[in-house]
Amino acid sequence: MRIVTWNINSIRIRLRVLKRMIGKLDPDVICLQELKCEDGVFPHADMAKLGYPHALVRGLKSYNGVAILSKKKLDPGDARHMCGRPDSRHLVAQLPGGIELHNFYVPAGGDIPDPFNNVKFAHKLSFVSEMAHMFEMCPPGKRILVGDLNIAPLDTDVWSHSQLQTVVSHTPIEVEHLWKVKCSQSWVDAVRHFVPPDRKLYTWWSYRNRTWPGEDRGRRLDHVWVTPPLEGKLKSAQVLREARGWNGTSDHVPVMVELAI
DNA sequence: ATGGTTGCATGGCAA
Repeated sequence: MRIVTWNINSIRIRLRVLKRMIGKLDPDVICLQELKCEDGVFPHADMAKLGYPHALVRGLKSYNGVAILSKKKLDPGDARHMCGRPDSRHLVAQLPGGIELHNFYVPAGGDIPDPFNNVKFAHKLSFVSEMAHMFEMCPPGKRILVGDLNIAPLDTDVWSHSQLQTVVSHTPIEVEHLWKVKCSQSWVDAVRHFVPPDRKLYTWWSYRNRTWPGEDRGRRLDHVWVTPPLEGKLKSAQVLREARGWNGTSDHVPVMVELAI
């Protein structure tokens, strides 16, 4: 089974690149973030035409929004309103074999990395704390966690560790919060399972600096984790870096993990 | 140097 996660930054204007990604990776399940559309206008017919007739969708007008698309039928799981907000940042699907798939869109957190002077940053830290608490409360099991976590935890997950220490997405407090989530179920980073941690790896390049691909000022914000019972099932991982160069694409690229399930 | 670009929705916000 191949699972892709992609912050698509509007579903309705990305149908062409979505099709192109499917042509490259042929995933069984696609987890999307930042749909930027209400459930009523989600393009179900287009998704079915692309080979994904089964969709769980949690949308919102203009902002956020998550979806899980599948070739085969999916059962919905227990999605949360994180931080008590119905803001469409979490979705759960039950996969065959008793596997629970979580799709998250963690708040970006604004520009100032100070929870006392920036409510968006406070919300981000609370959100990540709630993820940790939620998984601490669950018994161990077969789980997959994907999404735009908006945090680049390793030094090699950013183009300059020293310059990004004070930039939201790579600050020590965010990384510390994310490690608590990682410990909550002894999660395994499925992409770093295949790409050594001393090698630079990014999934996002800002629209604002037009340095792509020359200066390569990226960050690894998009992740796929699995719980220990699934570690032995990991077959491969791929960051579809070339997608950042496609016309009319997202500022994030798709991340794919293949499991023997 | 404190910019830069994009999407949604149509002014300004969020990323």
